[in-house]
Amino acid sequence: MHATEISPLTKKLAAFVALSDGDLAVLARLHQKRRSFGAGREMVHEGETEQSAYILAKGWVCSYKLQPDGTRQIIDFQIPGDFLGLRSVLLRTSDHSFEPIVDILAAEVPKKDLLEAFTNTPRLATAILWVASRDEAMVVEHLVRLGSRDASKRMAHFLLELGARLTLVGLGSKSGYACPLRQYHLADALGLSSVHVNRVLRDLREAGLVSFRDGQVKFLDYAGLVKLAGFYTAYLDETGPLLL
Amino acid sequence: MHATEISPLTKKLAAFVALSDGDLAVLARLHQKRRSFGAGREMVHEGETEQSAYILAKGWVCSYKLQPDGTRQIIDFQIPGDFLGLRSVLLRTSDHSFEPIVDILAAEVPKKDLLEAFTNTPRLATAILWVASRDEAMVVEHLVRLGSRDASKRMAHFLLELGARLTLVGLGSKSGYACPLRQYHLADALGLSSVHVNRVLRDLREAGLVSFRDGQVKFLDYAGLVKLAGFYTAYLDETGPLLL
DNA sequence: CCTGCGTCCTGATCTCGATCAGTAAGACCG
DNA sequence: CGGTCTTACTGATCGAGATCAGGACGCAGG
Repeated sequence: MHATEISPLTKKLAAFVALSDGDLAVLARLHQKRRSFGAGREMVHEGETEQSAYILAKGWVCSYKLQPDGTRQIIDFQIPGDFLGLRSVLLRTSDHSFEPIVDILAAEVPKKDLLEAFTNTPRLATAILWVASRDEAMVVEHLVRLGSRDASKRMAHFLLELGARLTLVGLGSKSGYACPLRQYHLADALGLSSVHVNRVLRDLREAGLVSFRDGQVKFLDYAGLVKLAGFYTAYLDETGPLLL
Repeated sequence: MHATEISPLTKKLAAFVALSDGDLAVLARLHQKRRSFGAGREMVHEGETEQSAYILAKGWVCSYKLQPDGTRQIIDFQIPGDFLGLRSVLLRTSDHSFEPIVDILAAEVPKKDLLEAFTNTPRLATAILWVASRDEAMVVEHLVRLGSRDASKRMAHFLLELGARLTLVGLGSKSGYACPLRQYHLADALGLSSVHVNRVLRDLREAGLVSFRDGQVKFLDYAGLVKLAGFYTAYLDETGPLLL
């Protein structure tokens, strides 16, 4: 990536906070150490202590927890512009594992650099903390999805949330987005069997709401889908920053 | 409460971090403004921006989100020693509502005091951030509960987690604890109907594992319950602090 | 005293989604 | 080229848990 190209993270932050030239410079510096990981290889194992966080530049990752009985629950997906292991660096704890869904490209951010950035550019620091807080809000919403919505609402809500997130970094729109997930990813995330995921997707497609095919999510009736899902974006686009 | 009495929060922090006299003094000061709230009255409404956080001293609170269709999903319960609205103060956002389950007593912590404490006693600040991080880990675990465990495992796991949390502040033990929750609280938290909650509780009681009656949770076979639930405490007792 | 309400509890029925079983179509590989 | 793997898809059956309906009990207020 050239210095002139805008990183997804920068794009995301800029949507909510006015960043100074200094902030932008620091942000660019955090993106320097590029690393790639192959699809399927576990990156951080649950319980490990990491000394680096990553900013995802390209590709998708999922974070999950394995159960004693072998089933896995996907907690969240990370898309370009998202942090990986931010909390585990700041707080020396990691309570779930990460796995790249496709080959990914990420910027490694050593603990030291991150802490430096925090002290030198407090405005950037709050912006990053705000991002972390937004991630937590998404986890809470995911919890609500699992606890009190049926299969098709879960699916609809989830696909809409992903769309909103991708749109923020320029990878999606109200008409759809490219999506490397398999049906079993959806199953593990939404607490359904992949058989049922398949049926729900067919139902939604036949109802003319959304199609999930060949790595493409296409919104056929955005408004209808929003209504079915009860999708309110308040938890995603809390306006602006904050001060610490 | 007298200055000599140890607050639940102090007890909790002390279990993980060695606090200096200075830390303890600041912590005591944060506990000064006492306020009480009646059971059932909503404290913070979803979407509101609050200028104060609270440290719960006595009683139980639940945080929840309401769905368009009227059902509510309980995100978490707060017990003595827990923060209320910590994130909403630090980040000017609140994405769920709070409701006292019984009459409660809480210490109001104005934003200003909290920020002061953060700058003056960094060690205490990290301890508090660590507490926030632990709360988030519990939300994630709750998500896993909802996504990939059946009703009785959910219940067993939940009752065990509550027990572990209460034990940390001296309100519980491996033999049980006082619990003001109603069966419908369990239902709203675990994504079950209260009818089914009732049945599951009966089953667990008749299996000689745990009883939930008259405001008392009694562990009849702790080891057996742990085994049934697949209850691992790693996410609760990450050792020690951290540095920021 | 009765009345009404909230909570606990139980039985009967129905339904959503899991599980089992199997087909079909690529992709990769020797 | 045939084999093996992964993924998508469909039908049949089964079961966990929702829903409906109603009863028992304690408690507050008239």
